[in-house]
Amino acid sequence: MHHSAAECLPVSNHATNVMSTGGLTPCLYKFPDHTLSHGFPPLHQPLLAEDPTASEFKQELRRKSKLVEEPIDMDSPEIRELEQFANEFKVRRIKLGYTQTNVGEALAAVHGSEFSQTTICRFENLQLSFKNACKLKAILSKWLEEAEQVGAKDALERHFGQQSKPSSQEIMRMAEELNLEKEVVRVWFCNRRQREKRVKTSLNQSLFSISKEHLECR
DNA sequence: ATGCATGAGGT
DNA sequence: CCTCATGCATA
Repeated sequence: MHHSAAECLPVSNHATNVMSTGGLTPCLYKFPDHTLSHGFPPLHQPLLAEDPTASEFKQELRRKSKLVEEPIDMDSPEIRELEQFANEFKVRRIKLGYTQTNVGEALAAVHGSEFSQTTICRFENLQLSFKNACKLKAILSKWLEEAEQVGAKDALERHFGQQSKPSSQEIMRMAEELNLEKEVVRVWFCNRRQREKRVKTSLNQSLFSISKEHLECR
């Protein structure tokens, strides 16, 4: 007897009641509808005016949800973290210039297979089951990290083209924009300048051409 | 962004 | 038959 008979509701085959993801609910999480979510205390049905049967079973649910302790609560730290990640993810993705579709396709690189725009969208809007979202989160955070690093490298290279010796203010600005430590950016420029010097001043260049000659002349 | 469809698993 | 993850098509 691990679970009640709270599922399999005879009335209301439309899921219009629970949550229509319309945007009315600030921090809502999509449950698999039954088994997990019944009456949300701070939540009330947006639509659905009539139907006495419906309101009746809603009360039933409320009673039952008190008896059956739900495995997940809306305010659990896990959920909150997930919400936060989803939001962060979205803003960073946009900053990187990726559409949901782009991300889905790019995912093949860090993951094995791609995902559809639909799934990315649902993830960002927390319209997936908790379990599903956690799985996606792992994949997405990995991708995000990688994409940001690649993007950052590009951006730094571009900046370097214009200004090889940025002021600490400029460095700070870049660091912020690229979600990197200021120190990391500073050091990157140091190394980059050094590399630049190397290829110019070169000692290596001569060695390189010599070895090239060797290759050609033999 | 979302309704509907489908295949994979679970009982 | 049911749930779940996911995609397609379309608004």
